[in-house]
Amino acid sequence: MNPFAVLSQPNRRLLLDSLLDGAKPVNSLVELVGMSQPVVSKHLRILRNAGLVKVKPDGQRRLYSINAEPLAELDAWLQPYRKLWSERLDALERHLDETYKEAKSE
Amino acid sequence: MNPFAVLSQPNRRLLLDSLLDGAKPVNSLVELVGMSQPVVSKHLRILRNAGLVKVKPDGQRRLYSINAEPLAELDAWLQPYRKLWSERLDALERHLDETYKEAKSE
DNA sequence: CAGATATATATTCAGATAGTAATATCTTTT
DNA sequence: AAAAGATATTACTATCTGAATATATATCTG
Repeated sequence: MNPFAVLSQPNRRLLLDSLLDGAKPVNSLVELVGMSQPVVSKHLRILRNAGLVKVKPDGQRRLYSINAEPLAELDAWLQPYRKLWSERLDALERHLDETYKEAKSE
Repeated sequence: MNPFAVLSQPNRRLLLDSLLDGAKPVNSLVELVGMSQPVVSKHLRILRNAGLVKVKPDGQRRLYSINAEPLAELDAWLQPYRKLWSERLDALERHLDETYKEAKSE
């Protein structure tokens, strides 16, 4: 499952977001996101298969944490598109710049 | 349909990628990506609904081009995660730095 | 206007996905 | 070893998605 497909599920993004401030066991995540435990476990399984999270057993609990690497793939795909909106920003800047000069010379 | 869901379909990413070098009519896209015309039209429809492409009628043809704005949403979501891998890069840098210093002092 | 070309929509079908409920597994505690 | 707690898995159902084929709509050309 590609990173896009995995992250197309809002609940999975929510889970990943919930891990941004550090590793957490499943029951914490269940509380935080308000989904049933099996659902959380199932989504975590999918996130894990995609390499987006990693697990560390801690007694009878499992600590889940983010593994950011696959996000780099997503970031890379985005790269050529970024140019498009930075060009637009540049154009906007130039436009504002022109406008400013015009206003000034009046 | 959120941008992630739209882009989770590889063929749609392919279509969007095909537009990176400029606007194209549907039949060009059909040739380029090797899907049937109805399939291409359908995907384009989905991309359009998500605001990822825009259309300009040109005689009997329709010129499709990229509209990058929704990608900014995706980019924004990615933002807090970027820190994770830049931190790792920083750590790597520091490590290499240390190694270098050690090597130098021998 | 007829025929050709370009694109869009409708229908159908197969496969995938999310959620629920029930159950299994593993670990700790008593 | 039994009970309790934490997590994973399975079976089932409802819903959704994508591809393919057929058909419709629109535009151009002669």
